Amino acid sequence: MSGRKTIDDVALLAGVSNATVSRVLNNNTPVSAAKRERVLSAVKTLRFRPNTQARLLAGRRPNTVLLVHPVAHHDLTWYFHMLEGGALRGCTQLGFSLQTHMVRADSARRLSKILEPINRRECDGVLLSAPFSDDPDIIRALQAREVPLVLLASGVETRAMAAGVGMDDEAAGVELMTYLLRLGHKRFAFSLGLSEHKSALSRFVGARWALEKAGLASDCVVEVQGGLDFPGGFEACQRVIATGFRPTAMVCANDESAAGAIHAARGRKLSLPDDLTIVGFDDAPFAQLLSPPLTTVAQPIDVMAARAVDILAEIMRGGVPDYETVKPRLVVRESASAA
Amino acid sequence: MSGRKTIDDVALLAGVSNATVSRVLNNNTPVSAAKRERVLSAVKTLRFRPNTQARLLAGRRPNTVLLVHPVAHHDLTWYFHMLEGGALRGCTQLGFSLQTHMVRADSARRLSKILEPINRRECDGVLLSAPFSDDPDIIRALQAREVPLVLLASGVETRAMAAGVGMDDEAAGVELMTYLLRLGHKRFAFSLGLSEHKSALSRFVGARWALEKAGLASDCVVEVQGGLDFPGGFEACQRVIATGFRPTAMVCANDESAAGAIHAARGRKLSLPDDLTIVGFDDAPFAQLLSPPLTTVAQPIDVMAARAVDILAEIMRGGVPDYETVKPRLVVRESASAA
DNA sequence: CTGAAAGCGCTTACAG
DNA sequence: CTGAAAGCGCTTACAG
Repeated sequence: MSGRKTIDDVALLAGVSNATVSRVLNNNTPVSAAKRERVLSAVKTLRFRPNTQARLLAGRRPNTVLLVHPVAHHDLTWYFHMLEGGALRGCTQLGFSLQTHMVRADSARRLSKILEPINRRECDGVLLSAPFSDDPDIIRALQAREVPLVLLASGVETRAMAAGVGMDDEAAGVELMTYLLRLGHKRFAFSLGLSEHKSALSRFVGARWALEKAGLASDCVVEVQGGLDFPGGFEACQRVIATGFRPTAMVCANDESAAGAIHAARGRKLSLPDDLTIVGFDDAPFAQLLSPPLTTVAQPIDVMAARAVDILAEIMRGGVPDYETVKPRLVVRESASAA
Repeated sequence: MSGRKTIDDVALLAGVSNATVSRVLNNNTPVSAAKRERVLSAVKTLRFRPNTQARLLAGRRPNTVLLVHPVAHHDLTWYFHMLEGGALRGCTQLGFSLQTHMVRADSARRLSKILEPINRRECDGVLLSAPFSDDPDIIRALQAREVPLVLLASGVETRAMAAGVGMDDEAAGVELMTYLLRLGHKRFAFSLGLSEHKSALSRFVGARWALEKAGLASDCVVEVQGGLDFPGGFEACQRVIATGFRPTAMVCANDESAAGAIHAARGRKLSLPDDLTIVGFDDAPFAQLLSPPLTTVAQPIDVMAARAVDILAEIMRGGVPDYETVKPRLVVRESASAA
C-alpha cells in the first residue's frame, strides 16, 4: 500500500521494537545475535532503506563529514572538483552533509587550522586529502581526538596508520614505463612532483624499478623538480632542454604538469610526439583534449572519494577497515610514439 | 544558551504561533501583513535559519529538484560536471536533493522520457538544460503539468516562455569579435555549434553583427559546422583548410571544439598562434592548459546552475521571476595574436 | 540486552 | 487569517 517502508514495518516483521531495529542498524549498542539476525533479514526482505532526514533530525550528531583539502595556489583544480564531487555523492547517499575545509598546506599553523572544526565538534568524521594524508603528525593528532578518519591518496608510509583509499602508485609507474620501453625509448626525463606529495613520488619509484629491470643504467634519465601544475611542468621541460641531455620521452608527475611540458616543448619548436614523447598520470578530464591527446594512467579520484565516504561510515559503525588500493589503468593516446 | 534558533524562538519573539511562522516562511498561505512583518523581523534579529531536515521530514513533498540534461555521446563533459556541481550546491543549501535525469537529445521519445519522473510526481521542480531548454514543445508540456520550471542556457527564442538563467550570448560574440578586429584580423573561419543549441548560435549572431559594424563584407568569413566537441572542432578546422580560404582567425562555438581545432591545425603543421588564431567560448577549466592557452569568453555555468536552483525555489514560493542573463567576460590568453 | 516513551524541528490538516 | 495538535521516521535517554 504505502510507498516506502519504515522502521516500524521492519520491527513488526522481525517481532521486536523499533528501538531494537534502530540499534542493529546503527550497530553501536549490544543486541542479541538472534534478534540481530531477525532484524537484518526483515530489512532485506522489505528492502528497507532508513529515511535520512528522520535519522538526521533524531540524532544529536552533526551528521557532517569534513573534507580537509589544501587550498590551491591557482584556480580550483579539476582534481579538487572531482574529489569533492565524489565525496558529495557519497555523503548525499549516506545522509551526511559535506563540509569542505581548505587549509594552506604550506602554513606553519596548518595542524591547528585543521583541528579547529574537529575541536568544535562540527563533524563526525574526516576525509584527509594529500599532502595532509602524508603527514604522521596530523594523523596522530586526529586519532588522539578519536574522530573517524580516512586518508585519501596518501603515500605508502602513512597507509599503515589509518584507513584510506589510494592508487597503487608504484604499479602505475611500472605500467607507464613498461609501455614506454616497449615503444623503444631509452633516454628519459622525469618531471617530479612536490616532495610533500608522497603518492606522486611513488610513481617514479615504480618507473625507476621498471628501468632497472630492463637493464638500463641510471644515467639514462635526467630528473628535474616539476611540481604538479602547468607552470611547474612548463619550467621543468625548459630545464630539461637546458641540460643538453636529449631524452626521447618525458614522464611528468601528473597531467597538469604534462600539459605545461607540452606547451614548453612547443615553445622550443619541437614537433610532438615525434621529437618528444610526453606522458602524465591521472587521466584528468582534459587529457584527451590536449594536442597531442595525452597518454596517461587513470586515477579515478571521484570514485575513490565516494568510496572513502563509505569507509568512513564503516568506521562510524565500529568497523576497522584497511587501506584500500586501486589498480592503475594505462590510457593510450597520441602523446607517446615509438622512439 | 542553546546553539541554534528554532521556529519556536521566532514564534515567541514575534508573538504568534509556530504555525504562523511556518506559513510566512513558506509563503504559500495567506497571513496578515502585520504578523508577517513581526515574523520577518524576528527571523532577522534571531538570524533564524530553518532546519532543513525537519522541514523535509514534516513536508509531504519529495523535496527533490530534477535536472534534465542530455546524455553525452562521449564521456561526461566538464560542462555537465560543473553544471551538476553548481546545482547540487544550490540544492544542498536549500535542502533539496538533486535527481539528475539524463535523456538522449536525439531520441524521438525524448519528451515522454523527460516527463516520466514528473508524471510520477518524483520532483517539485525541474531544471531544463540546453538543448531541451530550446524546445517550446518540451517547455509547454512541463508547464501544462504545472511543475515549477527553470531554463538553463537556453536560446533567446524560449527565454520569454519561462524563468531561467543564461548567458548574453550575442554580447559574448560581439566582445570576442571586437577583440579580434582590434588585433587586426580581417579573414575569419566560424566553427558553428549544433543547430539545436540556440545559445551557441547566438554567439555567431553577435560575431557577425560586430563584423558588419566594422564594415567588413560577408565574404570575409567562411562558416563550417563544427559541433560542440573535440572531434567536431577537429574536422571543422580540416574542412576550413580544405576550402582554400585562408583565415587568420578561427572562432569556435565552444572551448572543446576549439581544442579539437588546435589539434587539427597542429596536424597541418601550422604554428599557433602565428599562423592561425583560434578562440572559443566558455572558459572551460582546461582552456588555460591548452597549448597555446586559449583566449575565450567566460560562461560560469556552475554559478548559473546554482542560481537556477534559487530561482526554482522562488517559483515554488509563488514568485514569477524573469529570465536572468549573465554578462560575458573576455579572457585573454595566448591563442589569439595580432594578425 | 530490550521496550515504551519522549523528542528532534518542522508542516499541515482541522477547526475555528 | 490563525492556533492547538498530530505527525513526519527516526534515535536515545530512561527504566528495567
